[in-house]
Amino acid sequence: MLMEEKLVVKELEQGKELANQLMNSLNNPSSSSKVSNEVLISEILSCFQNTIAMMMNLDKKTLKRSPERSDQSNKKRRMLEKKKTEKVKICVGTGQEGTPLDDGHCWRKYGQKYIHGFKNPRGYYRCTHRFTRGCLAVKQVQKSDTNPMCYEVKYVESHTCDITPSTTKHSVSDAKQSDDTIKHMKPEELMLSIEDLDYKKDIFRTFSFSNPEIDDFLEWKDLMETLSPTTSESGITNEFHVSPTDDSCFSSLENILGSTHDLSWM
DNA sequence: TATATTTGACCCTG
DNA sequence: CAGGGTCAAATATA
Repeated sequence: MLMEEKLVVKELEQGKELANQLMNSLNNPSSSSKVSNEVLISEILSCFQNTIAMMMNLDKKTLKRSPERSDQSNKKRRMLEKKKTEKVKICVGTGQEGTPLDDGHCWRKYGQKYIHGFKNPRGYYRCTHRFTRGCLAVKQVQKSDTNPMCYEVKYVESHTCDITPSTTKHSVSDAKQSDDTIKHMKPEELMLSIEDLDYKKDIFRTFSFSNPEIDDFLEWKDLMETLSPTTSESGITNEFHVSPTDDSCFSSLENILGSTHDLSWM
């Protein structure tokens, strides 16, 4: 079993445990549970999202590593996969070396290469949460040849790792979060924000299922709407309202829990 | 000891 | 075949 597969199982088991906690809490409303039902639901959803992201990542990895990867079908598939990229030019006022491109995300360097025609090497970074949350965000950073204060940054794919229990707990508008983030930013980070406003709109989305590669999105959405009758029509939101009187949603939950007794088959 | 970075090798695409 | 992108072992660092 691959490392990532173990993580998927672990995540699912955690989700199952949380769901059981929720079930107990719902069956005994009088018991003074430490964690509120809303928090439990948020954490369960977070588990699902993480699992999906990990599975998507795993699928890609398996395809890439399989001996049939040179097949025409795979070639065609790759041709069709157009990566979402965004180019940004960033000037660092302080001119200091190190990591002037802190954009609020955790990046891990995985490569560096001298590119033909450029004096400075290009650094390759991917999201720290690539394997834990399946975030596919990648960026390339290259110091400008003409102006050493400037960096050319190319973002490939947006972050899908912005989900944390604290962010899923409450519904936070994109604008508000951007505002809060900017307040804590250093001046050079603000430059990035201003120049890269469009991209920021994307990466500050805290809880999104916009990944077009998730083919089963509609099924997932249906399930979520069954669980949460107040979820908006336009898409899944962070906001979940659970009415203690709504038995239908509890029975759905019971059905789901009942059908996933054991994960050991994996 | 866990996590991050470096860097040469390898793979894919044009 | 050249060039760009990624992998993964070795190494560094906290």
